Amino acid sequence: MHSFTEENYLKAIYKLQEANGLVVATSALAQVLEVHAPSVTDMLKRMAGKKLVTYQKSKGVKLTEKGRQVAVGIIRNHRLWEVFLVDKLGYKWDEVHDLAEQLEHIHSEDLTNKLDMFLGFPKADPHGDPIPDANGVLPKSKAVLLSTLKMGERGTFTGVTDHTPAFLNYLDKSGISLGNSIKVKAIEEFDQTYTIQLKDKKDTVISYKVANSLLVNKAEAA
Amino acid sequence: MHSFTEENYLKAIYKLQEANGLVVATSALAQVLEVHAPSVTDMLKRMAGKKLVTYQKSKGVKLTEKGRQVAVGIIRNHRLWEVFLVDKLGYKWDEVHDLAEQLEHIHSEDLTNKLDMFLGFPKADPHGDPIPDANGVLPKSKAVLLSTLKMGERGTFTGVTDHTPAFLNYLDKSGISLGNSIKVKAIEEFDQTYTIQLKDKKDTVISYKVANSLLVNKAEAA
DNA sequence: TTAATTAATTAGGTTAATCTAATTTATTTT
DNA sequence: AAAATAAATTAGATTAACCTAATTAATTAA
Ligand SMILES: [Mn+2]
Ligand SMILES: [Mn+2]
Ligand SMILES: [Mn+2]
Ligand SMILES: [Mn+2]
Repeated sequence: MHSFTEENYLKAIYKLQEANGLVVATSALAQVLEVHAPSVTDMLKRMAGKKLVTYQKSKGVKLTEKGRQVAVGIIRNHRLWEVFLVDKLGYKWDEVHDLAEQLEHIHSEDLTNKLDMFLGFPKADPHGDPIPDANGVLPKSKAVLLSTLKMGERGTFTGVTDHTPAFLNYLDKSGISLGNSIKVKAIEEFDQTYTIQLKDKKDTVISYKVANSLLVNKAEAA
Repeated sequence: MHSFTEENYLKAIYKLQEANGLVVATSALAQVLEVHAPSVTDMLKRMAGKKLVTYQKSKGVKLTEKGRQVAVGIIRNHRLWEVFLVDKLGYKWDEVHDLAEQLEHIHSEDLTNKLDMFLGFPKADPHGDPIPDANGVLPKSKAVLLSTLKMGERGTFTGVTDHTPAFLNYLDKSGISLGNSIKVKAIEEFDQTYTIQLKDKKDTVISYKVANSLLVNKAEAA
């Protein structure tokens, strides 16, 4: 079995690889894991020894297939536990991340799969992030940022790229919830402020920063 | 927060104190924790420094009130998670202990309390062991071993002292389940074999070893 | 294309939790 | 009460995961 620390490194490498490209820099890992660079170098060497990553001195790191499997497994755990916390225990979507950071390290594929069944095989977590299946397959999402929509375009709000409680609370306060259909009514040229219409609600003005943190499934042009 | 290791030491000390007496020996801890004696000595010194235990060189160890609180909290977690696994995920009572050993270390009182509510505030875990309340209060049980009952006496089966899957499976196979009422029909003098009658079932013969691992709430004499 | 800057590694420690081998303390036996 | 046995501690190491300070490698700017 892998240590929690190794698992957190794998998850971080996976996410950085997804977000930025093929190889991940020591400094990027140091930043997201909140440790200092020499600790990362040290750990990467040990993980390379275990064939979890391919590491080339001063050239960055990549996951091996084995490493990817472990990383996706942890992400699966994390997201399923988040669904559990929200759907079954009544937590709000801005409260579950830190708990899921702990729960994701429970080692039992069988438990994960039973939990999955108990929850009704959810496809996404409370933040709209897709849940990998038992084989580690993640559905490729075709969601785009709301900030890429043009005047008059529509979409369905399906996820966030900013997972901070502050942002999630803001959305709650503004009545913007997963699944809402959204239409872009206006885009202020000066500062890219969006005026959006939520289904059955009056128009809402959101900043570019917000529009750039919301994922939508763009509606096909009618 | 305390490390998993510390928490396991505290739980082990608590259980040994309950079972055997006031002070706990280094060797006893080494045995149940499956480590060697010098590791225990070392750890006890560090835990004494944190005021979790009172430790006197070569005289054994006791929990402080602080240590007891932590220990009971972990036992509460453990037993609640076992209820979750059996009641909600469909695990059998002989399958849940090792998973609960992991889950008990999730650090969140709030989660524990929400789980407790979700489960309907159970009073006992799947093995009949009482669940401490949120204040760390454990109901004092008045259960006795079936092996202490005399001919003709009755009781209700409320717990086990042997938690091994082997024993739990044996009980399943023999149709002996928590809550069953049991009457002692005969006790063989030669080897203390018990013949018992389970409610609505035919007589069953169990060894002394088994009778000595079953807890019953003795029925008052009619 | 040399110099300056930034990123990464090496060198050398620390701490928690473990170990083995040697020694000391406590408990039993004779 | 001395000897034998058993339990516990000390001494000295090891490993994972981290650190700071110093050095080297890579990138960007002049
Ligand atoms: Mn999360
Ligand atoms: Mn999430
Ligand atoms: Mn258990
Ligand atoms: Mn139990």
